[in-house]
Amino acid sequence: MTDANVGGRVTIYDVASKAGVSTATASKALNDTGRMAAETRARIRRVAEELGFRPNALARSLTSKRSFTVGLLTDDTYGRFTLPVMAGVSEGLIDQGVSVFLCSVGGDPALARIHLDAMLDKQVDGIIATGKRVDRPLPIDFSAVPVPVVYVLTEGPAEAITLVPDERQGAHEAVRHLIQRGCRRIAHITGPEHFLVVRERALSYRQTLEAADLRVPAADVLYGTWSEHWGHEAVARLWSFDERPDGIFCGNDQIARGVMDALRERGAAIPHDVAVVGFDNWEIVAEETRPPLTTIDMNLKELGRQAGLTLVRLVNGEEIEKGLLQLPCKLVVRSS
Amino acid sequence: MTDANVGGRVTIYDVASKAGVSTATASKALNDTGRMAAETRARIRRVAEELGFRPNALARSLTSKRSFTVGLLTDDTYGRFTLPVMAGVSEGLIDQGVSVFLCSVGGDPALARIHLDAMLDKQVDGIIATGKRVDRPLPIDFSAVPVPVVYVLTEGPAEAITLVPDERQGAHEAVRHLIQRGCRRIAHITGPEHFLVVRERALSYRQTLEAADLRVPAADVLYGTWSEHWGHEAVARLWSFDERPDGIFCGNDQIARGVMDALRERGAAIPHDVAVVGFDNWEIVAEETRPPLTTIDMNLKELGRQAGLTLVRLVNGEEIEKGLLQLPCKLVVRSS
DNA sequence: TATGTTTGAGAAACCCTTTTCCCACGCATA
DNA sequence: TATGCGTGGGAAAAGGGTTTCTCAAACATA
Repeated sequence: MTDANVGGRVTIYDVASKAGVSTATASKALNDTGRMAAETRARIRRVAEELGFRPNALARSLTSKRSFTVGLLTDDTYGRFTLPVMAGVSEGLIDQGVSVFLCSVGGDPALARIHLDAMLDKQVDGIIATGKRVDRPLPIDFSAVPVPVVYVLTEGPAEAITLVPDERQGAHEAVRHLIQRGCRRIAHITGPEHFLVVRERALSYRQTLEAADLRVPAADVLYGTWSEHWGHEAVARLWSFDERPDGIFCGNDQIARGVMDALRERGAAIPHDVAVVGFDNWEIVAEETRPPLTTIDMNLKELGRQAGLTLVRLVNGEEIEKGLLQLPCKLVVRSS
Repeated sequence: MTDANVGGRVTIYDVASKAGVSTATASKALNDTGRMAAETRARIRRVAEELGFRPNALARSLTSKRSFTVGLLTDDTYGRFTLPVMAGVSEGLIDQGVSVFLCSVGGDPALARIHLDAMLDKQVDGIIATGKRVDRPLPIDFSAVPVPVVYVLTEGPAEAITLVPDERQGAHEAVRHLIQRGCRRIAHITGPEHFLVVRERALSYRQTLEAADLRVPAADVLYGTWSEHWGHEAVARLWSFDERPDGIFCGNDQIARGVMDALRERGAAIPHDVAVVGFDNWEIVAEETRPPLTTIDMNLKELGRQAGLTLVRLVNGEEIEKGLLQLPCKLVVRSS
């Protein structure tokens, strides 16, 4: 028993020496490469097992040029969007042994630079840039980054790979659901018009109504803020007209929450008198409304998973079509 | 110009050869160690700058036995608590060059094991274990982990270092605020009694009332669920008694939200007739209530920062007192 | 002039693993 | 017996740094 290594963790030297072979052979045995007697391979493996040997990923990365690590940068300090994306990335990559560095940089370019450099120094294999708006870039330029970058839910350069939810399809599902429930006068209360997603959803809303030969109501689209308060106010505005809607498609769940509270205060039964569909499937909001809110889920976790898988394919040198990839949203039917 | 290294990134060999010195000297120049002529040091630095040299952290870690990386494991899939903690950790450590691996393991022991092993293989310097309940451990045992572990907002072994918010102090602040506003009949509507934090907050609620010579109301503490719905229902129950409260301390912001909606429906003015204080300072809820909610902030970000700093001190071999460390909560006064 | 003392810088080992040769051996063939 | 070949396994280099130790040159002292 010549165990030179007393203090630290068990290395491949320990395995090799205990098995009476060289480190080269040990390495080959454990990685199932090279040629050797089946018995030798088995013996080395047994010894490694006994010793609880786990290869040092750092040393391994040094030669393999792959760290099995990716970085996730986000400017979404609140985490509403980032967390599901992160979970998806992590879940999609863990069985390839890939771990994820997460950092939130707010809107601070200097901080973003520092985090990015720290990750690159640690030889991340790739970067996922994610945010909260598809029409705003992160406060940092990735063009000189020496590893692949995938953009998720944020604006990337045209020649990059960017993954976003299919807003139009999502909005279409929402409105179609209302139509199928029998709604004939469907309003749309949404966020600020300068958000791209607002314009996309509004466009799809109109197109869907027209395709169903439904009149776009007089009030048309009500633009406001992403708040409950605005939902409230918008209902007040709609109720000031003669013709009231029997269905409301809301730009997000918070607005929907405000809308529903306002409807209840006015004595409108949901969904009997007015049906409501939200957007986001933010469960903490959607499940607490009375009644629980029917809404659109953007499948953020799936978006993250796809981003992760796409990134490793890029890392592996696969050729992947550049451009915008839109993943479908899903209607989640509750009781509203 | 003998630039052997064409393909990859610029290494210390490139710097050394361009500066006409050995790598040993280059390393010493860049790390401000060793002895050499000031002029030589300056020249090497200049060359490194010109070449855009950035040391490979992996190679460096291999010798230094420090990866400047920590792992953050959480079972809080929703991220309500984890995200602020994560942000704090990251913020507290970035200027030491430390990056953070994040992974969410839900309640799955096998998954937790896989993530933990992946991190250990990558030679993380330490682990932060975090969760959503201080009275539930993560689904994995850290006792055999060869690096320091700090527990945050989760149950760790008695001999470990655990950071949690000071629930009693937080509850005390909340109740004292109500008393100072002039409330004399203060109720407490909270979550399930089997949560430790519920019992702690309830205890502190009673103690604070007694210390102020206020009668604990007949209804005493109302235990329920962490939902708006329960807040609603609890108000209904309180209003069935003769003596109604003029102040309500809620176990979390969602309950407070339900309470406030119920109060408004009953025509009680907030805070004139009944003042309300929540717990969590979950801004997305607290800022949207009407009126905006006065609540207790658990300083989760600071908790994370402290956890990160504590962890690196442990990594540096500092001796730190074991046990439970309770960080103060802060009253956030809004209009309720 | 002979002997000590700094000083600046480099050679080489080391961290841990992978990978590319290369070699010795045993066996079959001529 | 000499040659050829497949086979099992090892030596050594590589990957990119850090660190210890050594050494030559320059300078100061006796």
